[in-house]
Amino acid sequence: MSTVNGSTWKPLALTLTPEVLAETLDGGQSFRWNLHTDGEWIGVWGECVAKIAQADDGSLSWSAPDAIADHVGHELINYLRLGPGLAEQIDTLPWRSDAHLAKCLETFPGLRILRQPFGDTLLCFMCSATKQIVQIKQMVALLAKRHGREIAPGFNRLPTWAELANVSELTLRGCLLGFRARYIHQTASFLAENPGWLEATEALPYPEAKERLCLLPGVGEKVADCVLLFGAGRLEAFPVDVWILKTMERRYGLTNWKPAQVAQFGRAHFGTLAGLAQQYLFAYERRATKTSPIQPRPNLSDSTSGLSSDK
DNA sequence: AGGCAGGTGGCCA
DNA sequence: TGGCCACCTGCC
Repeated sequence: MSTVNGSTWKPLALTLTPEVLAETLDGGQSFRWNLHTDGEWIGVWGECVAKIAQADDGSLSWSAPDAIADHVGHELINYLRLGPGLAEQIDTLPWRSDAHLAKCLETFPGLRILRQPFGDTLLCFMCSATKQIVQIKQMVALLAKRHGREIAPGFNRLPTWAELANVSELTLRGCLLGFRARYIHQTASFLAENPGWLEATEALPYPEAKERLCLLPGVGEKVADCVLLFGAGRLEAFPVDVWILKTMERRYGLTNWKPAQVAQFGRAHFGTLAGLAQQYLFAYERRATKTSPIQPRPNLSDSTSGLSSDK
């Protein structure tokens, strides 16, 4: 179930605050990591399952089922982008002339863009339309459980697009997908009829790749940008969702700007790593909302003294 | 108890 | 191009 019996713990060349770790694994980039009561994260991506534990000093270590531990250890480097270069990339962002960006960068030190499998990322973000993270996680958990292959005892990968092509729309609806089921079914059919299409798309330069992704039913600019940013390492992709719309209005004065205009502003202002900047802005805005809600939820039960008088 | 949620596609001026 | 609306349904 929720345990990974496996290899010994090995160190990761990464130290983060618990909050940044949570924001990285479970902040809306990926939907298959869960924090367990013992404080360990367990996650699945591609054919990998891993546990990540954090020491009091913030340093991280990982473990995986013995049978796939070597593979996981290799993939983890890529998935978490543990190679050098992040600090240099951050430094090229326009934080020197953008005080709000500077604030976001210092609030989430070490926050990074994951490098997830392309097809999996497409599936997850096709599920994401008008859903919150909790619900997206439920959908993909069910998709994996019911239609994905088992990769370790108790853990399934997400179904591949080839596998999804054999699942009816009605069956997909059983995974809480709602109207997204039709899009996913149609996309699976299209991809089954066009072998290599997805792989070719992943290899294309950003503008062409985005244009092609938008041809898929259920994929618009926002989803395409998320897939390219989180599933293909295209750091110039700048997804504009309701959160970014809100933060660009609040922090940059872009009142009543439309998504396409905000996207253009983002690319112009933040440059070729706009997507990286976007992730910091996104994290900051989510935290600001959690800390001091713009619209505090009224506690209706306080309006009576505990005795409810009906009628 | 209902409204709302990290969009997209289609239809109308 | 721009604005509106239907599309599913489980959470808060």
